[in-house]
Amino acid sequence: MARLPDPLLAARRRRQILDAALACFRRRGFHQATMAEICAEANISAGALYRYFASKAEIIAAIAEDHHDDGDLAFLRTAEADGLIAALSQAARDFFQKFAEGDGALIADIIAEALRDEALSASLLKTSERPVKLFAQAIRAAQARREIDVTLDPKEAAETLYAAIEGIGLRRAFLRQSDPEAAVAQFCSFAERYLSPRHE
Amino acid sequence: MARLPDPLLAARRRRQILDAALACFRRRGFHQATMAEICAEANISAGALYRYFASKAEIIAAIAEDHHDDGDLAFLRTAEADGLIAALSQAARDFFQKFAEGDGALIADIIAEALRDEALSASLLKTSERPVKLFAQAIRAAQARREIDVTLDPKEAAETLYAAIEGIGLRRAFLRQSDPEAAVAQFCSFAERYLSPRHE
Amino acid sequence: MARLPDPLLAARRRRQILDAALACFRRRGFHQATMAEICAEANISAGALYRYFASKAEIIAAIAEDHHDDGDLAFLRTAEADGLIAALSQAARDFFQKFAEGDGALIADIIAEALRDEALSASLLKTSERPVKLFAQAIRAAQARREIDVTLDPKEAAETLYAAIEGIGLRRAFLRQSDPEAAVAQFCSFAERYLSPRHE
Amino acid sequence: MARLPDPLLAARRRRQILDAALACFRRRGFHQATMAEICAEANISAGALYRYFASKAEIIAAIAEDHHDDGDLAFLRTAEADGLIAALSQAARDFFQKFAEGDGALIADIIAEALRDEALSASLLKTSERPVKLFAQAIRAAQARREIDVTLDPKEAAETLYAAIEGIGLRRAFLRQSDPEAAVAQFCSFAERYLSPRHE
DNA sequence: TATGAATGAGTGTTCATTCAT
DNA sequence: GATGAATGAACACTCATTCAT
Repeated sequence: MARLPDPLLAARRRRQILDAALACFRRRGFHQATMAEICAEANISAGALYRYFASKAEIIAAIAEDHHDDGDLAFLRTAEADGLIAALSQAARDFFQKFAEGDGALIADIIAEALRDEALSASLLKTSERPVKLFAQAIRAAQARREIDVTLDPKEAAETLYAAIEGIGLRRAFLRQSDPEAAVAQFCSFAERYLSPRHE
Repeated sequence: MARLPDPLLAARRRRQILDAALACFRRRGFHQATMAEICAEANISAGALYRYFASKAEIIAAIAEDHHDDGDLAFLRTAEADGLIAALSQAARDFFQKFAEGDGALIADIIAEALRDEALSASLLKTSERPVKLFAQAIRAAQARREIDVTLDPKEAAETLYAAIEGIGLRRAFLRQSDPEAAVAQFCSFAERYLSPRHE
Repeated sequence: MARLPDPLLAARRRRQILDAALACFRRRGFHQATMAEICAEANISAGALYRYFASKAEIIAAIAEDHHDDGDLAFLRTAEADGLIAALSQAARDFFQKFAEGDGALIADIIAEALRDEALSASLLKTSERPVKLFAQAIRAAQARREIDVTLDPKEAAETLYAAIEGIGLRRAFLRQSDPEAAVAQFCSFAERYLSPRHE
Repeated sequence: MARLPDPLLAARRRRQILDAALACFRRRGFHQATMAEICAEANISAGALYRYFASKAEIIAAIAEDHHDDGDLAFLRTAEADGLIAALSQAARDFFQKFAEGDGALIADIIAEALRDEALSASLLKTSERPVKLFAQAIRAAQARREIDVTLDPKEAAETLYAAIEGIGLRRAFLRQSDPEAAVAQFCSFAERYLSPRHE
């Protein structure tokens, strides 16, 4: 009696492995974490792991790609209802939360990996485009509402805001200042000044 | 027959090794570069290398610590003569130059390493304090000159500016936008808005 | 609910597996081919395969044993009708055909395996005795007909002819000379001289 | 005080490793023998072995290439002094000796490997050309002396003789008839008939 | 009967570090 | 001081075989 393969099993196993890998990568870094560690963390054998991922590099890529923000619609709705600053500050909060949970080193690892691996970089660019585009869209809307400086280039401003969030997050992680609210406050203070309409 | 250790030779050898290590680490990352590669790049034997550094970790720490900006006095003088923005933009230019030369991944590596290694972190904090302190000092002076917004907290503003430089640098490296002048322009646009006195 | 084992199904499955294994072994060799490859080639699951063969070694043995020539009666009839040389040349042709189809490496594998595995060797000896015996029988008949040299020892001559076919086949495969007719011509030229009656 | 690297050490180590590998390959075959076995047999660590050979494939290739007969001049001299048959029989004896020492399976392995690996095949062809060329040269000389059939094509005859030696060797190894003198006798009986001048 | 996910010992290979010379 | 051969534990990955379903 042929048994139908459980199509969910594969997805479950991949998640189980990725969760374990995430934990290991966070603790030890992509290239210091071993497959044996990941297997142990996932309570799975090496053979089983390789049924779901062809190589360590594939797991690294999957982890890196998983790491995109997807506030999406919520972000745009908040921007409309409560203003751009409020929406940005929420997006920043979500991001800083990750740092507080120990993701700082992982994010640095992902950047390093992407900078050295053209293929990974290309695939990450696609997923990381999204939040910047959302920022730009919200900026344009806020400019239409005269909420912020209309002379700002929306795309560049979006890039700058995104870079600032990442920069502040990494810097505070480096300084072992892990309170996300303090980071949000710093970011808001910056964003307000940066975005506010110029005098006369 | 006992030979007195020549302190100059030692310093020369260490430099030779660190230069080689820097090249290797840039290319391949701390944990992917091998000691054999470093030895080959430095034209030195493994045995000789270990006379000057006790372990790979020690070389990594030395490289990380080496990586501090030391514009120092020049920065303050420029700030006084040409204004804070001009001085910041020069500091940013120096920094972005490094990214253009392929230091992006190395900087990400250093951050990742520091975030995972308390001891390294502590020692790096000391050397990285300097530029932020200089920024803060220059900010205070500019406030006294009424050149910038006097309501800004100098320390926080310095941190924000520093984080923004790093964030913009990493982000542009990630986007493979390697023109340092474009990065400087983005930073200046940001800094002007961020620092400029608020309307009434 | 107990199901009687269907002996025909079993035979069919064994054949299906052996055909797949043969293809894999030809391509990759006994010890480089994997059970997974064989399963894929046979469109069968690993579990099912192990129902019909207890181990990889058993499959190897079965493949090796399968590889016997069975021209049998046809050979003797041809020898009587058209002469020994013609019959031998046909036998050689059949054999060389296999080489042309890529069996050379497999035959070398079988020899290597048999030389290292006493048990396999013993069982192969039984099946490989047959063609040599047929050769010897045909030689004796040809001697009775004064078609060939009567002073030849039939058994030794049969062995020599068999060894020559194998030697020529392997050698030509090694030289990547895959035309079977050229091999047959070489063999016939040899057989004629070897077998022909000596000048007084 | 720089130590000059011993240029002989490398050669000695390579020999030591190849000797060990030969023993292991003979016993177990190219793909069943493990690097750990070879290391143990050579009394050397894995790291040391990989200083001298880049991979297992490289060792296999080296072993295969080592396996050429180099009777060379001796063969031609014997052919001139004692006749072609005597020279061939000595060449065959040398070859059969190897089989008696357990090289049969190794030779089969080499053939199988060469048949599957184009690159190895190409390099082996070069070294295996030599004995066949020597055979052909001696055959031409013997034809000039009217010692053997002048109508034989020297190149083809040389190929046939070489193939026959290999065929007889493998066949007798397979039959577990390891007496080299019996093999030589079989080969001589064959060679005499094959080469002798035809009646009118 | 058949499936295919799972096992885990084993594979070829690497590399930080040591030490006899 | 300097060399580079050597170590051997560790690494990423494989594969014959098993067994719950």
